[in-house]
Amino acid sequence: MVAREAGIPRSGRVTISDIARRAGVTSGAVSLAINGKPGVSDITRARILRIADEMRWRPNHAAKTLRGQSPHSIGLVLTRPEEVVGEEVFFTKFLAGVQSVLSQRGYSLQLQMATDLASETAIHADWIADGRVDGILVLDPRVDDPRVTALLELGLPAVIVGGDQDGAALTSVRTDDGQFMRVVFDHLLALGHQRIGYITGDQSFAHIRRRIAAFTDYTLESGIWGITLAADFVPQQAKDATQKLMSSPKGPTALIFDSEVMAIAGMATLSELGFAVPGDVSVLSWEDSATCRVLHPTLTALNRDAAALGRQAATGMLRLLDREPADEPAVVASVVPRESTAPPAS
Amino acid sequence: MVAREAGIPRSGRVTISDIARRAGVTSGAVSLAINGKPGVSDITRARILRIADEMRWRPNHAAKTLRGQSPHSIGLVLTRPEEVVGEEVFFTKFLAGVQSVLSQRGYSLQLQMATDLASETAIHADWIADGRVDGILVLDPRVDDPRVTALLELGLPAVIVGGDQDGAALTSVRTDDGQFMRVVFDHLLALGHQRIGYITGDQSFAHIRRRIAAFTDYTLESGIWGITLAADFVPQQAKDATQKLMSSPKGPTALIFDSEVMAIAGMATLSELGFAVPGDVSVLSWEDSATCRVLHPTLTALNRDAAALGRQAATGMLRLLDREPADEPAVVASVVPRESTAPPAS
DNA sequence: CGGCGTAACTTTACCGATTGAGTTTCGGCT
DNA sequence: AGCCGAAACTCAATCGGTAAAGTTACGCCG
Repeated sequence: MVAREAGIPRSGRVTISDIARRAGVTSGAVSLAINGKPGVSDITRARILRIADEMRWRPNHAAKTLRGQSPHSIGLVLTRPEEVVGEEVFFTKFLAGVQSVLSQRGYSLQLQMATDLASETAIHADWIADGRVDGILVLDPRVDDPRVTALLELGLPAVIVGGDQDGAALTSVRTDDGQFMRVVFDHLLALGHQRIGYITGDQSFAHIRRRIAAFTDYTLESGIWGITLAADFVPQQAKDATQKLMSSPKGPTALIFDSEVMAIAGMATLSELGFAVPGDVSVLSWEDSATCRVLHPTLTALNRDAAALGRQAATGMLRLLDREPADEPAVVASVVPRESTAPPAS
Repeated sequence: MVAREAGIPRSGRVTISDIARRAGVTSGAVSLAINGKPGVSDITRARILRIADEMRWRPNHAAKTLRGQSPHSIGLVLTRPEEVVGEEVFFTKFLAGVQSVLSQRGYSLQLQMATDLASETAIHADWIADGRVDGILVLDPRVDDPRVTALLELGLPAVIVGGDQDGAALTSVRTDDGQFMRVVFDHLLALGHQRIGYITGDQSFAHIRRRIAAFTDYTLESGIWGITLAADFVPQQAKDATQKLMSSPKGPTALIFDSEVMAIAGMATLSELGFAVPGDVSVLSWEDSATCRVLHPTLTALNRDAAALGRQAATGMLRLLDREPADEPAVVASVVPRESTAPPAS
C-alpha cells in the first residue's frame, strides 16, 4: 500500500476529497471553490479549479440528487399502439428538437415507451417517486386525459404538447390546429375545390378534435361540401376510408390526411381505383417528410416543423422549472405545394 | 409541530426510517427485511413489508447509486445527420424492442441524439463519469469505429449492434447481413433476373460493407451482372443513383435499396422516367414498413424485425452485466414478396 | 448450571457533495 | 496595546440506504 499518499485517487472515480487532499484543503473548501461561493480566496479557488481540471473531476450525480438537488432530467413517455410505432416521422423529429434544447442546458432526457395510457401514468409515478425527473412532457393529449389529471394531482411540472390547459405546475405548448386547418383549407379553396374529404387520426386526441371542429366551421363558413372520416392513423383504415369516400356517386375532389403514412396509403388506394392524382383528386398530407418530397406525384404537405415544436416544448419546460412566465411563440405551419394538389377537373 | 410522532412522514417522500419508526425497529432492520437478507424474524419481516407497502415506500435511486449500486440504466446515443433523422422506421422499432426487455427487468433507457461520432463518444464519457449507466448500446458501427475503440479502453460494458468484435466487456449482436443478402439475391435470382443494381446506404457502416461484399460474391458466384452505387441513405442521392443506373444503355432489371425511404425515392424516379414497376424494373427494399405495404405497387421488402433485434441487443446487454455467456440467437430475416418484384420483361 | 452459539436486532461508518456552525488568523481602528 | 470584524478555512451533520461490527437474550449442551 504505497500509493495511498498525496492525493492519488484509488480508482477511476475522482471525488472532491481527492482534490482536497492534493490541494491541501478540506472537501468543504473544494465545494465552495467549485460552486463559485464565497469562503475561499481567489488564489486557492484558482488552484483548486486547476487541480480539479487536471484530475478530470466530474460531480457525482447521485450524491447531488441525494442532497436534494435537481436530477436535471426530463421525462417523456411515448405511447403508441404497436402497429403504428415507428411509422410516423413526427416523433423522432420532435425528439431531436427537445434534445437540442435540453442538452444545451445540461439536461438529459428519460425516454420510455408504453402501449397504453395507464402504463404511461404508472411510469410517471415511478419517475416521480424516484425523483428521477424534474418534469414530464406529455404528447398527444386526449380529451379529458387521465395522464393530465394525474399529473395535476401530483403537482409535478408538466408540459402538455398540443394541450390547452394551464396551471401552477403545468404549461401547454399550444399547437394552433385551427389556424393550421385554415391554411390547409385555404390552399384547397384557392385551387377551386368545392368537395373536400378529411381522413383523420385518432379522434380521442384533443388536437385532432380541434382540427375537425375547425374543418367543420370552415365548410359551413364557405358553403363547401365537406366530410370527415376517422382512420386512427392506421394505414389500412386510411385505405378503407379513401375507398368509401371515392365510391360515393359524387365524391370529393380533394382529400386531407392527418399523417403522411395515411396520405401515402390513400394515394395507393386512389391509384388502385384508377383515380389520377391530382387529375381526379388532390391529396394533401398533414405532416411533411422526405417521403412526401420523393413520391410520385410529390405530395403537397403541411409543414409544421416538428423539431421546432420539440424545442418549444423543452424551452417551455425549462421556463416552468425556472418559474419564468411561459412565452407564447407559436409554431407556424405552412402548406408546401407540390404536385399532388391542383385545381379540380371539371 | 404536532404531527412529528409515530411515523408520519414529513412530505411526499417516504424513507426507510419512516418505516422503521412505524414498525418500532431501526432502519437497518428495515433494510434487511426489504432486501430479503437474514437477520430479521419472519414475523418482523412480514410486518415491515406490510408497512412499507402501506406507506407506498419506494427505494431512493440516488441513495442506492451513491452506495455503489448499479443505476439500472442503459445508454443509447442515436447519431444521424439532421436530414435523415426520423425518416427511418428502423430506429423506433428497434427502440421499442430494447425497451420491452429492459423495462421488464427494471432497467431504464438513457437516450441522447447526436449529429456526429465525436459528440457521441463525449456523451458516453459523460455518462460513465457520472455513473449514470451500466452499459452502452452502439448502433451502426463503422469500419474501425472510434466509439468502439473508446469504449474498449474505458472498459464499460457495451453491445455493438451489427458489429463483429467481442471482448471482455463487449459483445456484438451480429446481424448476418451476408445471409440476408443471400435471401434477397435468391429472391431476384429465382424470378430470373440477370442484371441487378444495388443502391446502398452509407458505406462507412460496417454492416453495409458486409452487404456489399456479399453482393459482390454472389454476382461472381452466379455470373450475374451486378453493380453497386452509394446513396448514403439520402433520398435525393437514391434518386440520382436510380437515374444514373437506368440511363445506361443496358440497365438493370432489378434494384435493391438499402432502406425503404430510398426505395420509395427510387420508385418515384422510375415512374418519372417512364419505367413501370415491376414491368420494366423490379424493386426491393431492405427494410419493411407500413408504407411498403400500402404503396402502389406494394413494395417487396426484406423484413428483418427491428424489434426483435432491439430485444436481442437488450438481452445481450443484460447477460453481459450478469456475466452470463452471450447467447447466439441470430435475428432471421425473410423477403416479403409483394407487387414490386416480378420476372424480368424479356 | 455455566458457558457458548446464534437469531434478532441495534450501532455506526460510509458513499460524495453541500452547508451551517465553529475556529483561526490577520488587518485595522481607537 | 487591545479589541473587533471579517476573510479563509475546518468541522460535522445531512441526504437515504447498505453492511460490517457490536449487543442482547435465549436455548441447548456437556
